[in-house]
Amino acid sequence: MNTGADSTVVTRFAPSPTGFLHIGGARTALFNWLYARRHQGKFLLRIEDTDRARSTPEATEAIYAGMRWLGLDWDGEAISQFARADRHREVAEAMLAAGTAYKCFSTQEEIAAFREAAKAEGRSTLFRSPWREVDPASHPDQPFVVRLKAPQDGETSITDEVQGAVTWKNDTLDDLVLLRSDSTPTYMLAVVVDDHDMGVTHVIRGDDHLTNAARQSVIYTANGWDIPVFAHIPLIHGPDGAKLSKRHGALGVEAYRDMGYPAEAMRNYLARLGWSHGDDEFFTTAQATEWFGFDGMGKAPARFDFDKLANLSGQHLAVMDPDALLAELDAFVALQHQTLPQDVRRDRLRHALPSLAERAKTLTELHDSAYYCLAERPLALDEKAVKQLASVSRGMLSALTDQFQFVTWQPNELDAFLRGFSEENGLKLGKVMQPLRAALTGRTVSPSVFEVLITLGRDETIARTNDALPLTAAD
RNA sequence: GCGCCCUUCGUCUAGUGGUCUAGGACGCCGCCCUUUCACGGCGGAAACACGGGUUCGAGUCCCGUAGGGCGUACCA
Repeated sequence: MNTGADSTVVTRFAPSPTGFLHIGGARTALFNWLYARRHQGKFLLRIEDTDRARSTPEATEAIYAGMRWLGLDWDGEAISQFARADRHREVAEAMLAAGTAYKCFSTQEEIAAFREAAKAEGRSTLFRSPWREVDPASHPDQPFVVRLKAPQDGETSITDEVQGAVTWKNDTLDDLVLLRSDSTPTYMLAVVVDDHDMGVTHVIRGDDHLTNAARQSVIYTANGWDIPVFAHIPLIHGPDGAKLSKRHGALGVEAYRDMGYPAEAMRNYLARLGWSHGDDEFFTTAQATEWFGFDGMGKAPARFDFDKLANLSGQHLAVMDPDALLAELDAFVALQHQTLPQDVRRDRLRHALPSLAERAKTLTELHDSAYYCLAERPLALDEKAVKQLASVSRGMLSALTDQFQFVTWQPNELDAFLRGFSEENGLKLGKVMQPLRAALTGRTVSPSVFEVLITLGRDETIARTNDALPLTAAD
């Protein structure tokens, strides 16, 4: 176990900018980030934009935005893979010169025919180029592709921090293409060169890349480079167990932001998906940073569960510092192009926030429940609140309103007063409290009525109960 | 087809041969608290995919089967 700083750790997140930052990508980024921060290393960001047809600047921006929202700060500038194409070609040339790669003149039609024949005969469909051992002197003047000259005998194995030692027979791996016929580098070449050049020490990515790791390790070896530590983490599946699709969880992280899940809760939930630290369920990012390691990583894919996310979100809201929470709420309403009022209503909100936060699961719920703090008179009452008021007599509410003039505006005094008032009127406490709640908050659900009373103050309380008078049953 | 990976309550997971009549969390059900909802407290139903080994002893090790996933591209 490392004690002090371990500046040798370098991780990276390398998304392709072909859409938003989806939840699986976000989790991969989080693990890379946690590992780097854990070891006081570097966390780099590389945009894999070599697929020009599918890559868009908007998607790149969406990835930046998603990462920023999640608080996953990367070190240095994000690197464009496409911009490094010359370097990739340079490495391919060097491999050609070193004999670890070769020019293949087979056309795509020939390759397709080869595969079909292989399939028909029940042989392996891995393409075996006839150009592998051809002397360059007898190369034709035709378009070609540069292929890796991968070993055909023996085996290739990688040691993966999550998956353990995994071995492939070399005859199950093919001579992958390094440079396309238009001389653009393929993903396989580009990742290896970039990871090497960027000094990446730990490649943490989805386990859909496990086979790629074997093929890529051959490229590292061919160039005499050190193979990084691999950690292939299981993917996230949708609630139905199937691969994440647009139907369920494959939303962009901004969708979760818009639903009102705080980033801290999102990090907690995402980290807990496929990774564990004993029985700890609820933890801060600081704790996750302290604890994160591959030993706690599971190997099976995990399903996305909104209920659990919501629960964690509620827990985080409940313990958040009120001022931080208020800032969080400011940012949240800004997403809807709104702003929180800056007058007395903000003070009311600030006052009510702790008890509001205790019962909200998301910022959406929190904002909604703060209606009575933020609204201006007259309140828009919801259906249930209207019903509540209709069930009591106007005389009762009127008398209550009158007596509010003389009560000392303190929780204990108000409590005693309201209990006494109920008794005097031969009413059950709830029969007084609920209509009062409805008049003051416009809802049938809110924090303690006594607290609402304090939050609102005497004048506002009286004004609101007066507003509600017409809704009560006429005597 | 071939290769690789995976498999504990509905879900997320703890578990590294004996302390497992399998623990926690979410969700669900019941009770309590209570002016509402929530929070909280207490209790409950709920799992080692299957079959063979190895061992005095297996959720834990090995083999197989089934199911799922990924790869097998001049996509990333």
